[in-house]
Amino acid sequence: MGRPPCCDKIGVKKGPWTPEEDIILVTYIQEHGPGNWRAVPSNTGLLRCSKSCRLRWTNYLRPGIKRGNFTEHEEKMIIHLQDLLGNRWAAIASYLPERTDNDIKNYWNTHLKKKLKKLQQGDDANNQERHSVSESISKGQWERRLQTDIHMAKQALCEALSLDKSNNNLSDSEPSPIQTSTYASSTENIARLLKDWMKKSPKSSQAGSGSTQYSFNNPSVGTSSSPSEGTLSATTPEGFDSLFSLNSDESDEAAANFISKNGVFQDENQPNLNNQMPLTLLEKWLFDE
DNA sequence: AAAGGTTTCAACCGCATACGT
DNA sequence: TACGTATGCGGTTGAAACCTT
Repeated sequence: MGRPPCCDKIGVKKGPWTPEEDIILVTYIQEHGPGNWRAVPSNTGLLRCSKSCRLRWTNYLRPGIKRGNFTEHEEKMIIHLQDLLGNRWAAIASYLPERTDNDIKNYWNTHLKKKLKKLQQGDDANNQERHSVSESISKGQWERRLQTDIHMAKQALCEALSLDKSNNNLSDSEPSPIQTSTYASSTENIARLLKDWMKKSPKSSQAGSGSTQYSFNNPSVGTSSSPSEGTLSATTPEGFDSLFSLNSDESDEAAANFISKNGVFQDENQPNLNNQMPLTLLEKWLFDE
């Protein structure tokens, strides 16, 4: 028996979300919290399927999301993590709590891919090396994936173990990603959202000027799908961080070296098996914490 | 100014996995 | 354990924005 569709195809609206729909969704989630997406369309009257609601929330409406203008640091992290994890965008996004997996995926496909390809073209001398790397990738794809999963399990363990510690440090002045990725910044987010709506759709701008007030400061209502969100400290290990702390002049060259060394474009879907060092650094980073 | 080409990114689709009964 | 359903994930699409000629 085939799996039924997540929603009735008939009567379900598709395409871009309107400001009114966004308001309805945000208001509903404010009251009920994210989750139970199946119930969202029926409870809100939105003519959208549950998937669409979840996606709209996680990729656009969720507070704590930073949009556009990837920093150099973020860019390097994505390049590095993509090499390490392959196209596991959700896993990569867990290291960048302010970014969504969709955003990272898009940025990779539209910007970084091209950028790295360009850099790689000037480095044909390492073709032979890349070929051998590629071979070992295909051979050990599942081993690498397993290794990644073990790493993520460790991360979850760290999270569990550091729960008490982090609770005790809640009043610390140093901000942690979990604080920025939960509802703390939502007022800002919604304001920005409404501002965008005013700009884009003057006709419907009155929708954003209603009496609804958003207050997503309840930290108990989390939406993160990532297992590690909130566990990463603002501090990075020296080795890992140093890769991302180059100035713009150095970065391209460093990236080119990185690519030629690791064969980023040989098979982008496969993580680099030979690249053991960065994984160790990540692990060190986590356990040092 | 207009046409055509290119780029960007929000949203969709289908599969995989988790979860509840 | 098996089955049905909900949710998560990655690949892909297509409309709008932007650029070039």
